[in-house]
Amino acid sequence: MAQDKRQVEAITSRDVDFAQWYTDVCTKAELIDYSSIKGMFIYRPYGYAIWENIQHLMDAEFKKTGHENVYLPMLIPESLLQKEKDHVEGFAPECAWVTMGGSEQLEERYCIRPTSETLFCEHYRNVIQSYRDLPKLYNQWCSVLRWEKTSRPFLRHREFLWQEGHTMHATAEEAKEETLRMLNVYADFCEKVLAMPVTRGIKTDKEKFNGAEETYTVECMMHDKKALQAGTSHYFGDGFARAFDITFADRDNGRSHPFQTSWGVSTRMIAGIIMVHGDNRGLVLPPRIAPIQAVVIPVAQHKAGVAEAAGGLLERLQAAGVRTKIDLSDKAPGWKFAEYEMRGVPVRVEIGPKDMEKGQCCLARRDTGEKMFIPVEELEGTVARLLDEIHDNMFAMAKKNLEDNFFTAETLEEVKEILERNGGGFVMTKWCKSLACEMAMKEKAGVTSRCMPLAQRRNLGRCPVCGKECGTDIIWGVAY
RNA sequence: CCGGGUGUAGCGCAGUUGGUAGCGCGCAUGGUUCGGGUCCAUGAGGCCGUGGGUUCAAAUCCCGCCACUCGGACCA
Repeated sequence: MAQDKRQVEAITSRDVDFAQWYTDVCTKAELIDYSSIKGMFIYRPYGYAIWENIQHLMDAEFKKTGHENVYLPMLIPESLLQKEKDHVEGFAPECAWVTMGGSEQLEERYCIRPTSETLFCEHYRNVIQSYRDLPKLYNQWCSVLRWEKTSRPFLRHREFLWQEGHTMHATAEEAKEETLRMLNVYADFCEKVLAMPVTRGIKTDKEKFNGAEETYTVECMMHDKKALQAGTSHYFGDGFARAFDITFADRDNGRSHPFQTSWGVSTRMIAGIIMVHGDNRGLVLPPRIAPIQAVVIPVAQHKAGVAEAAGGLLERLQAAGVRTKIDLSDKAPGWKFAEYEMRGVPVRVEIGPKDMEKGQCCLARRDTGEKMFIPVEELEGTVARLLDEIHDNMFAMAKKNLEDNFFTAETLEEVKEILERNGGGFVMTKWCKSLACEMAMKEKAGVTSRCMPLAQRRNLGRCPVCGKECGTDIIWGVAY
């Protein structure tokens, strides 16, 4: 089709070259731009607006669960970073350092924060004296910096935006509860706001955060059958508290170390949105975070009354609380249709002279392409309903993709055969919990462990590598 | 970090045996058109990624660096 040909010229087809399609969507939908430094990206207004919407909605969830926002410095003295051994070992290779202040060499170099556990610990040491000071439920919205070797828009930046929650609790139980609570906040957010189905699970020792006792994750499946970790939640025990000498007086006036968590999501989530929902025409945005939920496009806009009628629809939708834009530029309507589809706008509203005669307007939904004509009086109600329907349908399609590419296997050969035949996906097996078998899986089947799902089957089976009888379910896949 | 590819106008590209740059789209202006990327006219826009070298002369040849990209390693 001629129409499709033109679109292929605009963005690479998703099915032809997924990686190129992804990059095309990021740049041509004007989400992001490159800067002159590798891995340092410019969030353009449309891309930043997505992050702002995520931020607003997620921040509200944090507040509901009792968290307060704070802001800590961006520089970490080397001596502070080094207080927790595992932690510094994990991050040292990708730290960037400030060594000069003005024209003076600094006595001690400062790390540009790759994450802020150490800074929070330093602060908590000062503000926690008594059990009455606990829990401390802090969150920070900021950017962090990691000197990555390779970078891709949203997926791997050297500097990226995120939130990091850091909490301190009087008991281990309470901290563990918090760890799971926030994991569930992330999981619900992914599903109910981003229409991205997730698998909740716990990371293996090999994959967990440096310094954590347990790392939990929400894993999503992208359209190319690769995994993306959408959020992470860590339980630290009292390891950092001991390393940083944080103590409090408990009820009996004894000294105790508090128990700690941290949890975060980043702009990487936007990569997930793009790769879960996007199609050959470009971006498809989940309605609840779409910067533009509906776009009004007049047809034959210079004919008498058309622009005014279109403006009327805009005002009505805006009054109804729908994030709506109108495009009165001189481009042809077909150009505008394609443009807003490429940008992933969930609902398009068209109105032209023929519609005006009939007192109707035309609605087109981005997820299915379906067009419908409705009486103008029903505009607000129909658009509101459509936005919900689109969300539900996007979730259902993503869920189908997850289910269609989710397998269980018992032997290594089976795992390999499935991955090869299906071209990726998640494969669940039993696992004996040995590092050797985990590494062997990477070497022989090319997959890493994504997580041990929280929903475990209650049966016994055999580790696909060593054959030992064991009960733990684990999911393997190729990750971004 | 290792290997392959690529850097020329905002984007996509051409540029021959070395002789100071061209096309399409887009952009600006005017007109025209409008139910799936309208059409016409006129015009603006280039430190040829960057730093060295060879040469009378470099977009073009050589070397370093930077960035993008595809593999791989790494990515708590």
